[in-house]
Amino acid sequence: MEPKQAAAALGALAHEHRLAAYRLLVEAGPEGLPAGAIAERLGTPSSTLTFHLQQLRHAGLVTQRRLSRQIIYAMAPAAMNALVAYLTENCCGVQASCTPACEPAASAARSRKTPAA
Amino acid sequence: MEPKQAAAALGALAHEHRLAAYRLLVEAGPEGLPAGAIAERLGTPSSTLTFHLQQLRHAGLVTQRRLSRQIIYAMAPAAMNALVAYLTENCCGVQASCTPACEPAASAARSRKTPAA
DNA sequence: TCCACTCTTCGAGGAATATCGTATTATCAG
DNA sequence: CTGATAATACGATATTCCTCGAAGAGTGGA
Repeated sequence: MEPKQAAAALGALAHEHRLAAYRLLVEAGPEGLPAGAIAERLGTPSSTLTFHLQQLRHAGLVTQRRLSRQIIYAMAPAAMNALVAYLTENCCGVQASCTPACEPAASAARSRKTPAA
Repeated sequence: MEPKQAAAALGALAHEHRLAAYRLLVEAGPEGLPAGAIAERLGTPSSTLTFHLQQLRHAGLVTQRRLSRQIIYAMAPAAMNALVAYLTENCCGVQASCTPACEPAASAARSRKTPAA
């Protein structure tokens, strides 16, 4: 992953609404969610939400597909994968303790909120 | 880590200059680098660089300390740790293949970009 | 065909970011 | 104290981003 691409992905996530939207899509899994459902849950006008979803899509973090009248958005695991890998490889010092973040993947699986950390 | 905080950290890194600066600090390790050295390597005017370093500092990603006339910036591993953990726990689907990013930590260690010594 | 529904595109405003020259503060050497 | 060095603070400007209402495009049912 190129730094430019990484910066774009980081920028796409660097907004509360977009981060929240992305998290909803993570929860939803591969099935994704229609744009309307996301807008409703976030409480934003649909045109505003579209703007944010496009940002995410442009960064390759989500995919979209049409299902009848709805447009379903879903996370693109590969992109997040690449981003986390980039941060782990390039932004964590060699001697820095950045690996522990990978262990609690199991606990993370159960609670979406994980206040444990 | 709160979503708000995560968004702030992501935003701080979501800029080519800042990402580059941060990577220099990662390379530099705990010793850090004086602001001037970073500015020179990035080719940005010092006032511009100060602006970016403040963004990083405000997000808690770097620390600063004075050494005689220079001000030394250094990465704050804990913050990056928390960010990667947040992404791993909240932004990687349960069934999504996000763990692989953690496994090849070994390969990452010897990748082209780590002048570990 | 006509209408209801879902979402995107467009356009405009206001807010926030980024850049950089200049001025100022802090430190050290002589 | 004075001058030189290193960095930050300030101010102005340009650019980009965010928001949202209104209008448009695609889909399916009657």
